Amino acid sequence: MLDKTYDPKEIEARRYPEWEQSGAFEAHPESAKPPYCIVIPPPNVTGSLHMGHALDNTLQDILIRWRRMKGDDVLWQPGTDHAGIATQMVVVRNLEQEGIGLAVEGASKTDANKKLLNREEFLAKVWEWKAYSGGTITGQLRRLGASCDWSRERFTMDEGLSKAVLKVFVDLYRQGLIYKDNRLVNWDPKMLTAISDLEVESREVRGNLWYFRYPIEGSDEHIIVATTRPETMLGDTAVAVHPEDPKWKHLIGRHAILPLVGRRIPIVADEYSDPEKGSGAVKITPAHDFNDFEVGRRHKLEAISIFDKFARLNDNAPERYRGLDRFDARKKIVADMEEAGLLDKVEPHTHAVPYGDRGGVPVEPLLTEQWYADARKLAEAPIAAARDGRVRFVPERGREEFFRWMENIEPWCISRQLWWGHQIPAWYGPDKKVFVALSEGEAREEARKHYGKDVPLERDPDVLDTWFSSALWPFSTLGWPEETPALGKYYPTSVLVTGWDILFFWVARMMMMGMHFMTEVPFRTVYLHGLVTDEKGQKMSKSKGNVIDPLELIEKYGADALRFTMASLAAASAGRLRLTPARVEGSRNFATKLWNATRFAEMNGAALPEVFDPATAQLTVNKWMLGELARANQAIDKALEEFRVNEAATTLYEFIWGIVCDWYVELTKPILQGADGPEKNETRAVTAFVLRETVKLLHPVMPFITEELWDKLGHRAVHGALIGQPWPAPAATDTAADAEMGWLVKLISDIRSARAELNVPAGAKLRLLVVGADQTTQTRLATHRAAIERLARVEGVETAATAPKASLQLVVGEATYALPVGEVIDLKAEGARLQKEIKKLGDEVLKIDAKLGNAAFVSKAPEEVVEEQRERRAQAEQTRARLSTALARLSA
RNA sequence: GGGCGCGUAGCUCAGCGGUAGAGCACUGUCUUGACAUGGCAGUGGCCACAGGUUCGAUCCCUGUCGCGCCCACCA
Repeated sequence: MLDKTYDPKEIEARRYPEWEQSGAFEAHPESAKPPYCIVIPPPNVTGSLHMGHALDNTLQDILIRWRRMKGDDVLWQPGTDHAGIATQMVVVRNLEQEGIGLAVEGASKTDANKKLLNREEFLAKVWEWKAYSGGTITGQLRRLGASCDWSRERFTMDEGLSKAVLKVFVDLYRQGLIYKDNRLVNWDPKMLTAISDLEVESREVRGNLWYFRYPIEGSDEHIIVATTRPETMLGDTAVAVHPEDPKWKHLIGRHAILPLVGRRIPIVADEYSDPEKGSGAVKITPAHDFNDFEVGRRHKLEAISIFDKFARLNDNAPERYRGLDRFDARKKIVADMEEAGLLDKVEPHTHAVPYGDRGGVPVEPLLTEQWYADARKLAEAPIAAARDGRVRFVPERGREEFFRWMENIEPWCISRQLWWGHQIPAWYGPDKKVFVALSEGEAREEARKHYGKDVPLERDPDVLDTWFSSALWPFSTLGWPEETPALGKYYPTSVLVTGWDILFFWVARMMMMGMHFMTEVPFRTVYLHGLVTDEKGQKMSKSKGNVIDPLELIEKYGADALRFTMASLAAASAGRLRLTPARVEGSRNFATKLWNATRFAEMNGAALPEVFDPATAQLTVNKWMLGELARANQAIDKALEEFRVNEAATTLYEFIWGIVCDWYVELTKPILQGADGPEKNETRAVTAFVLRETVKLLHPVMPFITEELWDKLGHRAVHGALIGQPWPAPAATDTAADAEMGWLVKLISDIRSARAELNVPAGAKLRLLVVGADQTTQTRLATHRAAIERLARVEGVETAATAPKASLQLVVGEATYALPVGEVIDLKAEGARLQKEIKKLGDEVLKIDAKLGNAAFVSKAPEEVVEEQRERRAQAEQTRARLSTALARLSA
């Protein structure tokens, strides 16, 4: 017999390896079955599972397991990402604790004895770290139950994928879609690398607006500029004013003398300058501000870079500021300007400051040479594909977001001044001529042709943006550039499941690369889900201390409970998904409930005969139950087809708990615990059948407990593991059985309510007298007598001409039911209860009358709506009349 | 500054033209031979606010307020 409670820990530990080793997760590209493929959003190889992963991978696994049972040849392609900047950061931090640093050029050495690693040494350390922690996240995905085909696991820096990266880079370069350019980039002075626009996040910062006076050459006049960044003034090469600004237009064409520097800078007219902002005149620092750069370009201004890569002032700054950090320089410059009497005023000012999302310090626009991908060109095909529906977004507004980004895209800076990542396949000759090739050998070959002799080449030290390799993920993992069977079969993949947060970072770029290299979308559907937050809707973060560890929840409640919670949370439309541990506990209780229903079935000899056709069931309760199963089955299929995973979860919950446990099990107890015979046999078989099918329907969401129950129910010996079972096909429903059971459920519920309301002791068994029942009802009462007696706690069901005086009365359909209570209850209370019921019905009649009395309603509303109102009115009126009779009887 | 989403029971959320729902919490009650991680019965809602469309609006439209997210040139 089953234990009293379900113990997830032991079962999960046992079931997962069994599945994996049996090959149940493996794809079969050679099979004739239709393909269904999801590529996993590759987690950081050295990361660990957080709530976002738990949600994302639960949703994927639900779809995967469902389609596998549906008979598709399923591939859930797993793997991990080298996560360049993130991993490098972690390893650097680890090394720092050991007193080891990186040999970075120009860094101020804080400790002379500090050991410094060169590139090669550092990379060895990263690989060491990967070897040490690389299995963590994949192990945790296994604990979650993710049925990935691990035999095909890939890593963005493994040999095959690196090859794909090289080829893509070289091809795009040769097609002119990758190029080098010298322009302003977002520079992270902490990570010491360029980053892309997307890696910059704006933060509201309270700062100041400083108003500086710049003397006008050859006059006593000053022009006042306002700035939030005083330190950049050292790089100013102009002041811009609006051409129509009455305040300043007279100065256009004159020059100002840049204080502290002494440089003569022009005052130019440019519409960029907004007379309403600041002083109306704006200082122009082309080397350190994106807008100023544009202004500078228009007016052919010099761009004077005053920062080094650490954002310290360089040799272009006056001597006394050199080497100062930008924020120290800010203070000093403000002080110096004030001393010089050139500080007009200071206003507190809140504004958005761009921060590097990894380094966490403000980024510095810096003029450097970087590699760029022509995103505008690459975005054309994806935009077209999204427009004509070759790729679909769920929810649909994802498409609009996608367009908004893709249509306004800027060149994508793909080079990073890091060591961990795919090193750019570009080599430079002595004259800096660049040779881009798949290998150093090929580069050398080209160089020889170019120079007419062998020359020493130097490889570009930069690596590619992590998202460059992730962009290839849907085809690189399938073997591209080789034309493998897997690539042929699974590309385009079926659906991509991911969060809104990486729509641009990742989804958009996979679309670009997929369209360009495969000429087909990488996935037919993009299913976007929200962010898991704490119960207050706050993003989980270590610094806030509100992180809930999914592994702790798995430990405490089981993986199935966490999965079920994730599934119910995942409304396709949602923005943020608030997680409360209480909800996970509820899911655990749900698992226990199913476990115990099965335990009950087991104790009562529920078993499937060798041959059993549910369509031959005779008993109303069984026919109804099978209909409910069919309805649940259909609803789950429909919900999953439309990516309404939460609806599938809700359906399962209501079906299993609300129908099977609350009603079917209770209603059939008299049969199962009664005399042997065909009725008992049928009910045992139907119970076993329903549980068997239920376990299948629940399996995608709760794989562990269902596999265990499948085994315990004895199906395993006959059919094998549940994971490989075919998905149930819904059977027909029986409307007559549904109507009869609807009546029964209402009768029992009404009796229970009335009893509870009048405080009839729960243990008191009353007689049930039926007045005015028609033939159908008489038959039904006879059929379900045992169930009624048990569930409504009555003793004997008898027909009577009139209700006895001291009784509790209720009306269901055409009949009145009286439960003689004698001294047990207060008749006044019963009178009040009846009056309340009568008033409720009266109110309803009035409401309906108002509607039906409205000529516009009767003439304009659809016929069936009007008819329905008439029926409801008749029903209410009839019940009210019967209750009035009952009330009269009571007080007679 | 622009765009988008969300305001439904004490809390977390479903529902989205025609009888307002769930889970948790709360109240009463029950150790009924599956389950107290449970059963049964309840309490609780001007469906944010104001207009409009409609025979009819929680649902569609417009505006207001509040919350959140994304994007945007750090004057």
